Amino acid sequence: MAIRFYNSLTHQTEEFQPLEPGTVRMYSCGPTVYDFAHIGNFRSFLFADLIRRFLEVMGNEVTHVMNITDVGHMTDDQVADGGGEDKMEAAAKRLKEDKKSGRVPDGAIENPDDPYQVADYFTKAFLEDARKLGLKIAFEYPERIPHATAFISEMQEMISQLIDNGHAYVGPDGAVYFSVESFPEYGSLSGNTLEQLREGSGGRVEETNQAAKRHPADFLLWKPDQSHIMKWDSPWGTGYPGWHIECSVMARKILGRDIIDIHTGGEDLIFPHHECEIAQSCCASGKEHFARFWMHARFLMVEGEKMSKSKGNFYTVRDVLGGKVTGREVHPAVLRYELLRSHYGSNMNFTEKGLKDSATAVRKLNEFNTMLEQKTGGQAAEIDNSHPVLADFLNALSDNLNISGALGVLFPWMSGPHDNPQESLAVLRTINRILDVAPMEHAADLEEEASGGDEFDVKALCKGIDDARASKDYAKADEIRNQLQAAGYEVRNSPEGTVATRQLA
RNA sequence: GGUGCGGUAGCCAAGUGGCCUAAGGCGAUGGAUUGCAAAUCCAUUAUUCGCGGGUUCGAAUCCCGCCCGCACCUCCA
Repeated sequence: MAIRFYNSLTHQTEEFQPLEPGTVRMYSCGPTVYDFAHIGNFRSFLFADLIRRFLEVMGNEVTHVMNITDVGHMTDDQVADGGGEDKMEAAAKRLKEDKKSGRVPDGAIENPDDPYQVADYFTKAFLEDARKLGLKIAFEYPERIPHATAFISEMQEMISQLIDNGHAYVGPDGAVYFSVESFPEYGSLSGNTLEQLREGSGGRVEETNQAAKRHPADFLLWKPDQSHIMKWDSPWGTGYPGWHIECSVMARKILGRDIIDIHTGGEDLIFPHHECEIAQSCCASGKEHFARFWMHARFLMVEGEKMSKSKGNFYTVRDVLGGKVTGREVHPAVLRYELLRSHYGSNMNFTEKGLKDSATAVRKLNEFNTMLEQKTGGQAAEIDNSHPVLADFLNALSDNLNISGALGVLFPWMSGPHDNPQESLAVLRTINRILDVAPMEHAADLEEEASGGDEFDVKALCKGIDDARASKDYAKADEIRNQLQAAGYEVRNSPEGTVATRQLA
């Protein structure tokens, strides 16, 4: 079955074929490293991970690149004078407070005033979160996860190129701007036209900032600014690059092509970020396309509301895993599944209930896996993607990553008969190359840690329940059971006696 | 105001002209099991697809109008 994806660029679902058969080049807009990434960021990153894993199971080699934005952009970089507070400075201030209050472990960061240390601190945190959640690309750092600050000279090359071929100019204020009027396609991704942008800018863009630009939508490529905390020498003065250019440059450089297959990001990036990337890349390369497929994940809501710090419903990955939502530790596989299980093209509503539902699903999948492993001794049959269950599962995903349809294949199959466990194990293993929740390979260490660091002897308590039951002392058995449950364990009977396992969420 | 996405059971959600008297999951209810629970298994759980028209032999699916939600147009995944 043909793979079909919704392409934001053409506003329709189209058949996907990589430019070079069997090899997919894909770029995803990654995190800024002035703070911890939140679950909304990760929904977008996991969406990219899903595409990648799916394409791999479908037989493609996928070269995936994701950037780390460590250039300390001004909060108001969008406007020409680059006003506002520097994000790196803001992060430094925050870190100093956190250091004082002990939230930052000793030695984790020496000098918060050094933007490179701030970036390094949050990059490490990002990679840690990403690995827990099974983002494949996080295991390919640093080769596939470049830092913007490592590509300043390449950015300058592209800026020069754009000036040379008439797509950019140095304004009266000394800054370099991209001329949107030089690129007729500008606006096609977001559905904007230059006229609408001109009108839409009324009242929102301050006149003083517009004076240097030829068109209100012209955007910054290089800003000479001696006062900026991170700055580099350039032909246009010491300063810093515009906030769109890094993606154009790193995608071309690391993927090695002017035209790549897929570019992903959150929906908010459609305009202006991706619109600007397209303009820069196409004008620099002279090619008709930058990415052939643009795919965007819709925003995540929390309990029906937009996630925001002021509403108090703002969660980082570590918040959720640490129990801020459910009141107890959450297994990373549960968060992965929760963020993955709804279609990327719709807003997803992140709820405590949803998270607990996901815990049940993940638990069932893991028990199913354990059962098959035991029955087969880990020996899986040889199968390929034409296996009927796999074919149905992959067909669903082929239809614009219809994850619900795919899960609608998985669950009934799972609870049906499994006369050939070796074959079933092979099916599950293939599906798990995509879902990565049963077992969740990258969380293995964490699991051991959790069961090893307990304050009491779970096995002895289970034995206590069995002994009490054997002597019909049910009050005692119930008491121990309650104790275990209160500590976050699920307690179950089995032919081998009572077993207690940690609740996943 | 402009642009885009969406509105299907208590909740999440698939399905885009007949195989739909609408998949799957969660939840709920009844039953089996259990010392009681939990887990597991079995059964039940939308005659109806935001609202109103229309096209058609036939519509959740196509067309027109309306209502509602979300997003972007400003830093944000």
